[in-house]
Amino acid sequence: MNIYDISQKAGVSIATVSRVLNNNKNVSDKTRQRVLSVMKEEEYQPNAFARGLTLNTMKTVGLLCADTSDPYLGSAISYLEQKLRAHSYESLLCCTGYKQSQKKKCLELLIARHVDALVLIGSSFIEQTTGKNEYLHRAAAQVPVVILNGSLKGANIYSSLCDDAEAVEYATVRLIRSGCQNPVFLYRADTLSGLKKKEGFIRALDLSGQRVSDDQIVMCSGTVTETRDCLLKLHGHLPFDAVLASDDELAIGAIKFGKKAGLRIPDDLSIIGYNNSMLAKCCDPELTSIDNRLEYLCSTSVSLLMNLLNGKSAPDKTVISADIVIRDTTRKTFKEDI
Amino acid sequence: MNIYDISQKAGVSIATVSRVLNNNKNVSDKTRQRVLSVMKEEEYQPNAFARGLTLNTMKTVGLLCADTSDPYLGSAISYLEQKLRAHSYESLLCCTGYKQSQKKKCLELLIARHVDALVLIGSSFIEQTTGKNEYLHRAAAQVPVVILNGSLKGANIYSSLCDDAEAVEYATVRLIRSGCQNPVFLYRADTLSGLKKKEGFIRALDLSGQRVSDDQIVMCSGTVTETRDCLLKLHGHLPFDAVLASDDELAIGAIKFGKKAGLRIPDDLSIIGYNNSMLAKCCDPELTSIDNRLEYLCSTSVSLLMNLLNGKSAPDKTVISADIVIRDTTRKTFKEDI
DNA sequence: TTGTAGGCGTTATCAG
DNA sequence: CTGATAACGCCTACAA
Repeated sequence: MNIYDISQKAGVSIATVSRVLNNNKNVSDKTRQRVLSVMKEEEYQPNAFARGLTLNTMKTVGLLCADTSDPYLGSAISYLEQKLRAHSYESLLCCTGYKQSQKKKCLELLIARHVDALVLIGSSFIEQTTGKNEYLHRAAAQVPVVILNGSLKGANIYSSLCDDAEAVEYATVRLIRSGCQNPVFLYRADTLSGLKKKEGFIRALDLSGQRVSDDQIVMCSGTVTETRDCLLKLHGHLPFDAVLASDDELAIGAIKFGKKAGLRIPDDLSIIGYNNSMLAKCCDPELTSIDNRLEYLCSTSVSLLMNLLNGKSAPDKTVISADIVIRDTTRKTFKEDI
Repeated sequence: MNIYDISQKAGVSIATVSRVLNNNKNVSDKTRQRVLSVMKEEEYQPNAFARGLTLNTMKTVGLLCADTSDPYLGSAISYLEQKLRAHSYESLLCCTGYKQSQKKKCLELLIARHVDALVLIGSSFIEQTTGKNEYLHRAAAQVPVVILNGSLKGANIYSSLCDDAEAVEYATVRLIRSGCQNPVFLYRADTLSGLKKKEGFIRALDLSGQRVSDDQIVMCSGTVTETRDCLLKLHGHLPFDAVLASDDELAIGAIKFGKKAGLRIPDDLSIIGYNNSMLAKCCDPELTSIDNRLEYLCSTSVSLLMNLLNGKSAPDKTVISADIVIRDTTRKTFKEDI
């Protein structure tokens, strides 16, 4: 069933059918109704490919993330997809994993499919080695690239992210003010956001006049149990009384460590997570966590994208500040309150 | 840059270019090399829309799930997308939420986009009221529909799922054998899988000669905290010593309840969750959970789909049995062991 | 307000 | 082995 069939049954030309299809005003009400009724009757569906061919767009955006089984990324995907669909854009998803080669391949795949734009979720897409981001610039030469929770400078690349450094700095200062003497920063990898968070941590210690030792910066990319064991080992030679983790899963590893080590949380050990994911409410005690306002970030990114796709301009970079949700892994009292 | 341009620069016809593109053997090695080199030089990318138009497929499958922020559904999406991509199919994602109207709309959207097949994840897509599944049958009239973790009979509809009833029956028997006298079944809604699980629970009680009272079947669809409070209220008038929950989040609500009520887990209260999601390892004590082998289910569904798309046949329904992962919310000793 | 005709970039069917 | 040429279904000047 195509516009020819419809035009025949309605006794008009295909141009008229097309006009009705596209809500063109130059059609008399009478014929419009006639055409419309035939369409209904025949359950006509315009062919998306043919339309894409001439318009050179199928109203589709490519969504890239490392892995939707990560609750944080999964939430982002869910928000983005729904908001995009509300603007009648659909989402082509790629779960790339963390290997550079796969990320590259997926990007090319989506470009070859003529998506209207790309949204990359997570700073894992941005390499720290200069030159390694060339693939992103090449993609941006074709379609607008929006990076969520990461940032990269370049033509046609737009970043919206949360100020991770500031957030961690604030949270660390809070830990110190609540009486923690030896905080430790726990993170997975030297991604952009990992580095930013680390920077915030170091800044906070600097501010309070402490020197940061290398031992206080712990890299551990593993499961909850592995994280726990990693901290157990560390605690042997470097006792610490607070952990600031770069995501909630790591923070839960820290909770498990505290219990295993016989520490009271938060009295002997304070813990702060990052992302305020649903995990924060599943552990015990419930986790104080930095909330980087994911839904807001997604909304922002989508409206930004809609501007771009409608030919308007948009800021290269949008930075928002985080929130912190206090639960039961941090002390409520502060030194100066006592 | 299109095949005309390429054909000119290579001094051949577009037909030859097309042949090279499609690995047709009827091209001399010499010309093939020439064309290939021009393509490389010009960084030629075939237009996916044009190709879709003639072939009437863009090698795309529609993935429908209620919400990827649910870790279970997020994992399923991740597995499916990657496995499909390995077969060079891409995934158009729709997060439909739980409203029937939205589910319908998304389905139509994807059909209109000429996806090659549809994969529905979760039994939430199957309505219990007869006639309400008409929309699925209509979709199946166009493209194969694969249901993951749900089942529906119909032409061109294929289901692969875990035997939830059996799994719950087994787990409940286990609870009873370990000494639990008053188990309670906790679930979210009368979806297909909800009902199956309930059925398994009732069967287990029947087997052990107990009569099931309505109070033992608790419906609660809310957050962890809401679930906790719901159980607190129930415990007032119906003391129970075991909870079998239809997902891990509910089970964690039960853990929170146990702690609030001052019950020892698992001595006073045994708890079993469902899905064996990452949540099971984040709570404390860690959750015994039924594992419905999600990854295996996803693999099965994808290979099944590949069969269908290659014109081969496939079984209407594949049922696998679940596993149970014992952690710390259930007793290790059994009545007969003592 | 309506219709005609050309074009979008492929694939596929014929001849040669 | 290669090349014309007709689809595929829609959009859009341009004409009427």
